[in-house]
Amino acid sequence: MKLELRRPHRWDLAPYEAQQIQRELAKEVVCADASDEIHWIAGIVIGHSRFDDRIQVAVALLSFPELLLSEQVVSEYRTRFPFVPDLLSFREIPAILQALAELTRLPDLLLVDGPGIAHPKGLGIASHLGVVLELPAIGCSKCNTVGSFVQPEVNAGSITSLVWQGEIIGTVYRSKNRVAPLFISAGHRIDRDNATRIVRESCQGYRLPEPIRIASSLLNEAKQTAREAAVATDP
DNA sequence: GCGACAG
DNA sequence: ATCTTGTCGC
Repeated sequence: MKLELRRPHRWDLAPYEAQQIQRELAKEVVCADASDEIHWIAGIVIGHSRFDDRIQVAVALLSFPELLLSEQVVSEYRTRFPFVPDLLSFREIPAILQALAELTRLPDLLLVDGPGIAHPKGLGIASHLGVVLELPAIGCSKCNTVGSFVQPEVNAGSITSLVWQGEIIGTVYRSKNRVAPLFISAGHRIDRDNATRIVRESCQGYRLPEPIRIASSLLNEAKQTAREAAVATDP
């Protein structure tokens, strides 16, 4: 499937160019619910390393609210953008676009393993992707990147607010009893309450919401087989 | 036994 | 940050 980008983009950016683009894109993030009907959610997980220019991406396309797996993609991309704090999304974006292009249908919502607006510059990977593709997006991270919060109660379903610079930028959500909470923030074209609700409705007794959980295991599987192949050729 | 998580 | 392995709690 051919992806429609909101405007022409190039990816051979220098970091100073990326900073400027980041400021522009951050202004375009919409944190209101577009009320689009959500039928297909793409869970997106990115595997990246500080010292490696290979970026792996796993995408799991699930129906919603049934949460049945429809399509899956794992792909690898050689990025040209260096590892710069706060600009990680510029390293990962082209890799994700390449992976998403392999889907046969366009998702209604991107559920990304990473921050949305809960990011030092207000443009985490989920927001960046959402704006570039003009699609609703949610950031759902396993750890906090920015802001302060009080721990939600230990029972599943408890939530508290993630606050930064006097603003509520996200939700800290206990998806399962006695496990570390998730950090949910709007990515694009969604508000905090709906982002939280959709993540909640996507959790099936595991810590991670199904689309991300499945994409994570796909990524792990792919890395495992890659390692086995490497060992076989170079014992 | 499975999932979370240490480090 | 990632991956492997072991341990713990449910």
